[in-house]
Amino acid sequence: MSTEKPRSSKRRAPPRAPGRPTLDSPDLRPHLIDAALACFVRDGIAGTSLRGIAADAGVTPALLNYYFGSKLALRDAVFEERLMPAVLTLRGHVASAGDDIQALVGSFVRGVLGLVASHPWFPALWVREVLCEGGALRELLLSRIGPELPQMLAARFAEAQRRGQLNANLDPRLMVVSLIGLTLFPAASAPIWRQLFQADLGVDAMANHALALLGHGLDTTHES
Amino acid sequence: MSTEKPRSSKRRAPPRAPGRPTLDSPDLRPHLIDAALACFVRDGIAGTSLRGIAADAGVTPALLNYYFGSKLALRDAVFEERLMPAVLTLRGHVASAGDDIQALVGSFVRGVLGLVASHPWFPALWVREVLCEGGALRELLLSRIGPELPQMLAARFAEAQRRGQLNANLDPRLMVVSLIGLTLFPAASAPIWRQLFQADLGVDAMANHALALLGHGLDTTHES
DNA sequence: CAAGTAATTATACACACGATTAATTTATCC
DNA sequence: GGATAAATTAATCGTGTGTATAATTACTTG
Repeated sequence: MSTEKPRSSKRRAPPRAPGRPTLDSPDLRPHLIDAALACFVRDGIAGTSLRGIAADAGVTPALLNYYFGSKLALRDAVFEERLMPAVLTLRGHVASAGDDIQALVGSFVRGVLGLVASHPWFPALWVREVLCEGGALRELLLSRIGPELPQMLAARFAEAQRRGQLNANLDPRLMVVSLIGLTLFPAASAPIWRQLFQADLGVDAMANHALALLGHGLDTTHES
Repeated sequence: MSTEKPRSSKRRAPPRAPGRPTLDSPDLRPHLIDAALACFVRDGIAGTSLRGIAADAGVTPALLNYYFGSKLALRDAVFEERLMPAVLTLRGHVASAGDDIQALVGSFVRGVLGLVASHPWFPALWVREVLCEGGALRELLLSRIGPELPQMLAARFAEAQRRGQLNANLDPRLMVVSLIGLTLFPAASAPIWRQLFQADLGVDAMANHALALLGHGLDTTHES
């Protein structure tokens, strides 16, 4: 849409002359990726222009094409070098949880909300580019950790149910959905509730609430 | 992004000559709004061009400006005449629920999933244009039903908690978030799980699962 | 039946976008 | 120290976008 403001947050730096920089200048690549990530999070990948990233990074758009070749390749670099490391630490955190179903759930809940605490940009990017249909990162993410982590969780829930350690009215696959719906979704929608309730429902409160709800539901008979 | 295909799903209709149509032709306005809604759902509001809507509707883009004046006004019309009626029926459904907290929760869960069943486009549009930061419908929706429905729910949960009818470890406001995270969110993410689990987790299964989880959590001691 | 209004297409404008190429400056190598 | 490669900006191209205006046809009213 032509009605979106290009909000240039950077102060007008004195425009640089062309030519290779001197040796003391640092490697621009991570700086460019960080600028791209910030823009992607703020405006979405489709809504971000190379000109906007370049302005935020203090370079010209042509430099982005010099480093990455195309906008698509820049997106891939951001995915590989920023998003994947974040989700891989979550996978490691969950994979090292014990056999007990309560431990597994607790590990997932705290793992997700720890990820959110250390990478505050994650929920918004995940919603826009993975959850949204046609999101620019859905296929990439699903093809990388998609088939692995969720099915491992669903399998563990199904096994616990077979052993009589899990409420038989639950669907093991929907348990995976519920875990995300009680952790990543609240984190992603936090701005809405902050505006609606005029209060900041923190990450720790989310974890406690989710664990209480997963523990015994609305029931009052098992309070700690 | 310029790499998106404009996927013209309509068959090439014989191009019409200019001029006012004859009397037997029906009112185009609802047809235009439906075409716009379909495009907004498929590609997002920012990602939809007036040319795309016009092509799907079998008219020229100038006609859209004749009927609505601008893309922004068209968005408002779609919101007012398609989205609002849907959420208003949900509000009515929930408002007529009894005092019992279980009845309230059941009414909300079935209300949301009934809304999803009758308006399958709702979850995707809600994610993209309300949940996403900068979404084109967030402010509109929050200013219309925002302050009313969620705070009424949170107040009812807080009151039930005061009467000892609700697990004291839960946060009444996060209960509202959890309800949406267990209903609208699973519906919105259904395409992901369909692809991941190679199975269609239907709306009824979602309702049963959510009610079971809300009832007693993972616990096995209270099975029906 | 003439004048005016309503509904539609055709054309065009100014702008933003992604990408390409040329120019320019610095570093590196023989 | 001259040639070549690397890293940067400047300028440009083709395309898609929202919107405005003009042209065209049909209905309505006197």
